[in-house]
Amino acid sequence: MNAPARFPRSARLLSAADFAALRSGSRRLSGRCYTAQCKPASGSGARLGLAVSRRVSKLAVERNRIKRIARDSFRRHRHLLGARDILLIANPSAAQADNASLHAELDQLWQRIATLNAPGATGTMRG
RNA sequence: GGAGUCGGCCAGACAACCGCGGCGUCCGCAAGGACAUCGAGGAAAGUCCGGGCUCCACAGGGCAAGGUGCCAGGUAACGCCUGGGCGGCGCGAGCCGACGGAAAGUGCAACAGAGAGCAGACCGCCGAACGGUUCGCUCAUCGGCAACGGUGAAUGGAUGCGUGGCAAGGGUGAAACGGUGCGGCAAGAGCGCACCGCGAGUCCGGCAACGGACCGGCACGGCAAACCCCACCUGGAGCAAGACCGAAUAGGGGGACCAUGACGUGGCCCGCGUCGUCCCCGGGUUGGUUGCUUGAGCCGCGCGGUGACGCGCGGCCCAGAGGAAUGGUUGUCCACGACAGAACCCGGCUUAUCGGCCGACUCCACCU
Repeated sequence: MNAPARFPRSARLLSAADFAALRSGSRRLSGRCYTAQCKPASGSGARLGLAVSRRVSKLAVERNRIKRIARDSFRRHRHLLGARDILLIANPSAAQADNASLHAELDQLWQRIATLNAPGATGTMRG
């Protein structure tokens, strides 16, 4: 019935408020091309937001590519991630990496997020 | 076949699986789902011009400021395009050019150089003129027996030393007061002549830019991407324009001024419109819908025009997001894939770009 690898609108961070909420009290995981900020959320299933600034690449084509790879990888691994909001920030080195490298790094990143404490447990908030 | 010029076009292909956005139909109380279909570019880019659209007054007068700049067309408009003229480059097809006015006025030209604007003489050239120096001849006179010497006058030659003549040549410069040649002259010079150049003259051709012939005389240097003059153009802000709905509320408290006032109004003045206005304190807001894609639209045919383009008929619908879709992976093939991603919409310009296709034309070589 409901395909596991979809990427519907409900799986995205849509408002400025969503992004602001991740600014504080979130767990940060760094990779070479992407940095993830994530935080347990009340919804059903993970939600993704992307931040790819002009600092990463001056070319719009490159920024689009970085976001497309990230979205495609996210939808394939979304079933692993539980109810979380995740903000994925691209680093300048992402512009030099080819698609296969980006996919490989994201595969590892999702695994790391999935093995974090389950939402609602000890938690990552400090106060 | 080789080299080249101009114009037009394409921008890896196919398949499978998994996705995303719009519109339509259907299912579902809803969330959502199914099916069908469409889904980046020639530059989507730079934001350099021009317009549409929206609001300010359906944008008016003057000044200021800015833009354009051979002529005539095309166009909604343009700084674009087409045709023509002139100049330059190329054997040629063709290519390139901010290309109006320097007799309206003001100004500028560093360095070098003799001299830089109604200029100038450093080297140089000139013995025609005046003076000097020097050599010769003649005459006069003085001295001497004489050879000869002194002085003076006239005359012939030499000399650029002074007064002076010249601007051809050298040299400086981005530029030196038309160029080349012949004549001419003391040497020279538009001083004279021929050709070229030049001209605010006359006639002819052309809508015009301009061209041709005749005539004239050598005067009027260059720079207007210096100010400027002339002609034409330009109101401002931009889709975060603007409109609607919802939420939040309240038209809270205090003070000042009733006008030659404030705001609209972001160059200034006028004009026009609106209104009680301004200051302080306190409180509160950033969601949704629309604008948003049918348009100076694209394709085909016909007609008019050298052409840009215009007119007529027929057909087509060709992204519309909004934390921002238009993709990912794998496989096969080949010429192994460049620059690069719509954000209100068009017309241009400019810049980036692997490679390929088509058409017209030019030059060279070869064959018949």
